[in-house]
Amino acid sequence: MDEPKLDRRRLDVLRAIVEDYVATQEPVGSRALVERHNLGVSPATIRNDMALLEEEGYIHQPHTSAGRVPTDKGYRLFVDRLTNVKPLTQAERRAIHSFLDEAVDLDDVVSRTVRLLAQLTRQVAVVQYPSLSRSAVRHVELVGLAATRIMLVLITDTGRVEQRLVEVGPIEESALGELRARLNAEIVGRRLAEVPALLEDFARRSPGGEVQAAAGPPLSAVDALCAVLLEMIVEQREERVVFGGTANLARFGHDFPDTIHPVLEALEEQVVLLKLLGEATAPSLLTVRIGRENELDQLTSTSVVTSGYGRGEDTLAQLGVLGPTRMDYPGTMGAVSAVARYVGRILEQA
Amino acid sequence: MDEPKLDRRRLDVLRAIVEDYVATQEPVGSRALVERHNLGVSPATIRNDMALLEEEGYIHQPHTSAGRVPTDKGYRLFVDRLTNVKPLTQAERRAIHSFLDEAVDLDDVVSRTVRLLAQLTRQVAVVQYPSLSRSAVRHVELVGLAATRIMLVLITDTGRVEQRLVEVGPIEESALGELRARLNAEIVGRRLAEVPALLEDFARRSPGGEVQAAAGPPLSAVDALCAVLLEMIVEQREERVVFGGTANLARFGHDFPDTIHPVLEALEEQVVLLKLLGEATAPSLLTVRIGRENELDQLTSTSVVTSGYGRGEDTLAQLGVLGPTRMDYPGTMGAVSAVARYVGRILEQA
DNA sequence: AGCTGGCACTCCCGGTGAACGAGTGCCAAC
DNA sequence: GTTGGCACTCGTTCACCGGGAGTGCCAGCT
Repeated sequence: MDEPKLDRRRLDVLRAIVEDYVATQEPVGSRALVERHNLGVSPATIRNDMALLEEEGYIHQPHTSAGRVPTDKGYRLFVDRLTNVKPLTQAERRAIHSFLDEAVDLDDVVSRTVRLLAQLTRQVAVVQYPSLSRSAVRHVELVGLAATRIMLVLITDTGRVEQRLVEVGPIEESALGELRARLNAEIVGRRLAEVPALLEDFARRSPGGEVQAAAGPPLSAVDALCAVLLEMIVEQREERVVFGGTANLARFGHDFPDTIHPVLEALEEQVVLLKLLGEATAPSLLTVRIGRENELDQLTSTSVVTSGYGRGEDTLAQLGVLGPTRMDYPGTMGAVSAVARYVGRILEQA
Repeated sequence: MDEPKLDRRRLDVLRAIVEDYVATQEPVGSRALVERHNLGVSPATIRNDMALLEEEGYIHQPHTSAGRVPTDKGYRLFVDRLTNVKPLTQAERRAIHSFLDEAVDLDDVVSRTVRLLAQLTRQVAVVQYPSLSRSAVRHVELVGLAATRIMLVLITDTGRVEQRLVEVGPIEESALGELRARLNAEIVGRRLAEVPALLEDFARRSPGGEVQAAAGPPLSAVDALCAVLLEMIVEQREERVVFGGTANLARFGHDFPDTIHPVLEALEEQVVLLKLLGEATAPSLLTVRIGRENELDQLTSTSVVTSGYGRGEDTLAQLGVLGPTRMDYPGTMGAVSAVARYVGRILEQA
């Protein structure tokens, strides 16, 4: 597995190349390398090492008389073995806390997180709403708006609130109250994923058995409400993802082969965003996908750093950032990780 | 007011220049003009007209031996007097209906509208949420989540739902019910703007006068709830705006002087977006702001087409699109106007 | 008075070629 | 294994130049 040909110094050279290239955005040559890092050897020696690194596919020469640029494989090795997550500065840490502490509801937490990540990493931020199906029911509310019109509100313990209008036959206020109580007794505290099973034959299990109680709501209404409730849960399983900080893509247009157009296009597709964030991982477990490791053609010149976030061991969703492959990996990873952790903590309090 | 120097033909020339320039994105010369439009005169004649139009500031020559390009003032005249809103095709009309009819709640309406506008106009779409302060209270719900924890949910007749957690002293379920009923009796159906006045001394007007009724909620709790309710209304007055379709900005990067960076940056500022949409105008009254007519420096090479939308005569908010000044004004105006009208109709049903 | 063809002029654009310089690979020597 | 030297490659920059598009102006025509 290990490349025995890559001894200590060659790895140092690779690291130096990545660092310099990320900093300057220009192919780095042997002379510049020995000047900026004290490698203790001459440029000629470095050239030999470079030739080897190129042979192994870690770096690449845009044209004959140019310096070297890391390949995706080179970045991969750098991320895996040559660097560590960079801890945030005290100031950054404070910024995260003060910025997120002001959030008033879930929408606000998410939108603040997007802005925060974008600003911290100077890249495009992507944040997924806490998964509905993995959270639990905190309360269901039935509000009679008109004689035949009910608003059904579902509140989860992650602070998410979903509502739908339901048209039913005429229903008494008292019957509505009873139904509300019964419904809540049944499903409050349960995972959303469990709810469909619990409501299986909820309507027929109405109190009073076979005989419809006088004050009870009509069966048809109960059925209609349950149906809509289930629909909300199922439909919302298609997770919502928001992004921001696209201006950062345009800062240096030359980071991208032709234009940023395909990248922007990709970002505007919910499906793509979801794929981008990937499978849920344990909270604060960082995932890095570099260049062609991303499946989408439009994103082969970008890298994505993501992390799960959640309460304790529970992963509720993913968040992360997207940028050019030549990104500051240690710094980005530090920021993503710190933000993910803090968002998780915020959700615990809610 | 009228420019007497601009006779019929000169206006035709200006219109032709705008149309050709928008279509080709290249300065248009006198020869090309007579070829593509049957103006019935020779290029030399057109050149004289062009010289005059330039003198009056409607067109401009990038350099000595180039064709002409419309100025902001030229576009302005074009929009005001030389063209009409282009009606949509049957297919586009159908697309609007089928796309928006599927929306399940307000969030969905807004996000679908953004995508729809972006796709229809091939530009950046900007949509403001229906203004809270201009809508009316449909219902206020108090949900006891724990002994001392209440969720306050505000539902407006535009379908907007806002919620907040409130910590209060211990409170009986029955007291909560009574308070809920009293609160709703007081403010349901009223404009949000009126609510602060109505709640002025709501707590002290508790039933039973001076003497606190046994079952009534503690004064402190009522006060706390009212305070949060007011806060929601005030805070939410800062309207929410969402945008999409930024990929359209990058389609032809050359539409913008340097890069699209400043434009993207501007779009990510809520404050800027709000300014962009401008003051509320009557529903389906189109506003066009061209180039430097926009106050922001970053947006001087863009144009914005907006329209109010709402129920009947009531304007609830604004929506519109942003693109390069060289945009297809008639088509864009048609699309914005049609979408605004249909979104208004959807909200009426909700 | 307005329109037209002709013509000289301006200036962008694309291609060519030379000088330059950064960076390399290789080799002989240490 | 490392080093200095050296020839070589190739992209970049700049000056130069011809072609061409488009103009402004003018004299003549209707």
